[in-house]
Amino acid sequence: MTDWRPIARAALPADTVTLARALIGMAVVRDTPEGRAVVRIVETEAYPLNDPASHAFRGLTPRTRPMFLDRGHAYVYLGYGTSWLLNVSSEVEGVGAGVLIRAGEPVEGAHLMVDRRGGRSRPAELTAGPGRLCQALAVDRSLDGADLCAPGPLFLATPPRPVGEIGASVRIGLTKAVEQPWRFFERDNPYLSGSRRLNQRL
DNA sequence: GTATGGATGTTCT
DNA sequence: GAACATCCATACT
Repeated sequence: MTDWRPIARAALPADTVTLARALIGMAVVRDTPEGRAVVRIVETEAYPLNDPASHAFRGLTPRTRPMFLDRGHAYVYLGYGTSWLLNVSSEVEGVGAGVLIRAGEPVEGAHLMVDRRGGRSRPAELTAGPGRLCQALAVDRSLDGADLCAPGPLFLATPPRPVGEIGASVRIGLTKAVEQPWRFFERDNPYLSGSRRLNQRL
């Protein structure tokens, strides 16, 4: 059992694309009454300032308020009416931007994640994909706005082991700004979402 | 292995 | 009323 501790906010880069890259390899610690579940982040996407695909592009709304918090806060929203998606706010307070956590590698409490995923236990089905990851970690709207740099039900921690080579590709599932290479991933990690082709690029 | 289409509900126009 | 940072089952090669 690792003694997970929240990462210092000062240790998070105050730039969205840089943060998206820096989050690869970091741990997400999720505590519930059932126990602790931990994943190692293996895939992210940056939604920086002035990005037409960002929810914050058209300014602050009730939904996107957490994106305007100081870096290291959770922005959780419902995508396509079916899946929760977890983001980490980036930049300084007042600037709307964030990083989507797209996939993780189970590190601790894998049995909890299997249960929450309806018994599915194959790697590609457990935490590969932003909706699947949130389901596995029991992340929902109740965690919207949570501080990920402080003790609590959900927080970030430093990488549990050395981070491998990081690749980049275009972002997945977008209808706007589809050309920017703002998706980052740990190369050759079996817990990635996305096609083989995307994961081999660049 | 890849491709396609439906379910779904919240948000904003 | 349209859009949507997804998932899953099904159908195919």
